[in-house]
Amino acid sequence: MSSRRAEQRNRTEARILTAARKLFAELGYDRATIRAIAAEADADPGLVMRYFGSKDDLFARAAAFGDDDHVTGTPEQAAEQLLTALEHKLADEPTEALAALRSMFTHPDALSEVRSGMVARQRQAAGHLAPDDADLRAGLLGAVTIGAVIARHLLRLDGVADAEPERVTALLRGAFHEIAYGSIRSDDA
Amino acid sequence: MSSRRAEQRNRTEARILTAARKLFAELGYDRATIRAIAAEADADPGLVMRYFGSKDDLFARAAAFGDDDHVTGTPEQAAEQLLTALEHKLADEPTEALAALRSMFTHPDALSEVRSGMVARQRQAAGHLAPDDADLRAGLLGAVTIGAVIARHLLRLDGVADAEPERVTALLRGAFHEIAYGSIRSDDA
DNA sequence: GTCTATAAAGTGATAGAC
DNA sequence: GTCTATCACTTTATAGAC
Repeated sequence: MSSRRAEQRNRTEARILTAARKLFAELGYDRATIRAIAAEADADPGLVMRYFGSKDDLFARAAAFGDDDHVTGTPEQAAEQLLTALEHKLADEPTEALAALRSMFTHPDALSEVRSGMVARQRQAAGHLAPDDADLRAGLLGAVTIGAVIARHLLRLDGVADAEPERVTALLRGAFHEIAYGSIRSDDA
Repeated sequence: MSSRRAEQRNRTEARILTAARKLFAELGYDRATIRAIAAEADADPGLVMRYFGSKDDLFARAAAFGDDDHVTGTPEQAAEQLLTALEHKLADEPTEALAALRSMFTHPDALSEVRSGMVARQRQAAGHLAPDDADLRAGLLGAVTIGAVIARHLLRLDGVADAEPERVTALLRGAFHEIAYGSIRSDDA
């Protein structure tokens, strides 16, 4: 199954894939050209097409929004689980997810990837939040999560970009619990 | 100063500008081509260049992150002010801002526009929040705000996209106050 | 298996006719 | 002032030599 040639092919194929992930995450779908990816991987542009078929196929394999653990238990517990999931996303730089995130506003496939991933989590989480406006609560928890990830990894906002992940989640803990099962207050500052 | 010809020119120039805003907001910088913008405005592609100089110049005039009112007073009051600012952003579709937002991950100029606008607000707001970790608090309030706007207008998340703006802010009220001046809790769900 | 050469299409920008 | 024609360039994708 693995002659010397096949081995070599697998190695360059893997090199191309990580180069693609890196450039898609840094530049987005349109600006990360096949030529640039090939150069980053020290490979020939023709090989990229031969191995992956098309740029879209390559992107599909390089970008992924990834799955989260399902949330369980009470709204209090669900809030904590979503909080630690966020902490992981802040701690490391998930290149596959960043590739999808950076491209989602300009590439339809990337948008589908992110959107479908988010609504799936949303639906699953909604069952473990306060029953009034559960879907909106779940959507807002997703919005806060993606906002924090964007602010840190893509926008690199002062303060957020370099803070310890635990400090961020410590500051957001109250907010998550409020959204998950807090009462709805119209204006009683 | 305004002959009939000059009037006509101003009118098509304005038509081109609103067409540019629309397409930049819908497609992003790269995919909104000058030809498509001209077609949308029922004008000639050459005119677009003649009136605005270059695509970059056109984008600079079409996309803007906009200014918010300065926040004032106590942290409680600041939280309320930021909340009503968010409510406005949810209520209408600010095409200029959406053009900048959609392009910020793939076009350097758009990123600068958004980033500089956000850090300016952040710095201004930080002075009116709880003094411990004020900059991080301000950054997170910005992250939550941009996350909500993205979820509603760009991602069109279920629940968030069609909810009444007041319901969204009512649900986020507790979260904003927690982030603005809540105590830092490490894990006492 | 790998790479060269090129095709086919689309882009921003420009020169010049009307 | 407006529009036609085109330049110069870049992109993905393909055909075929080595």
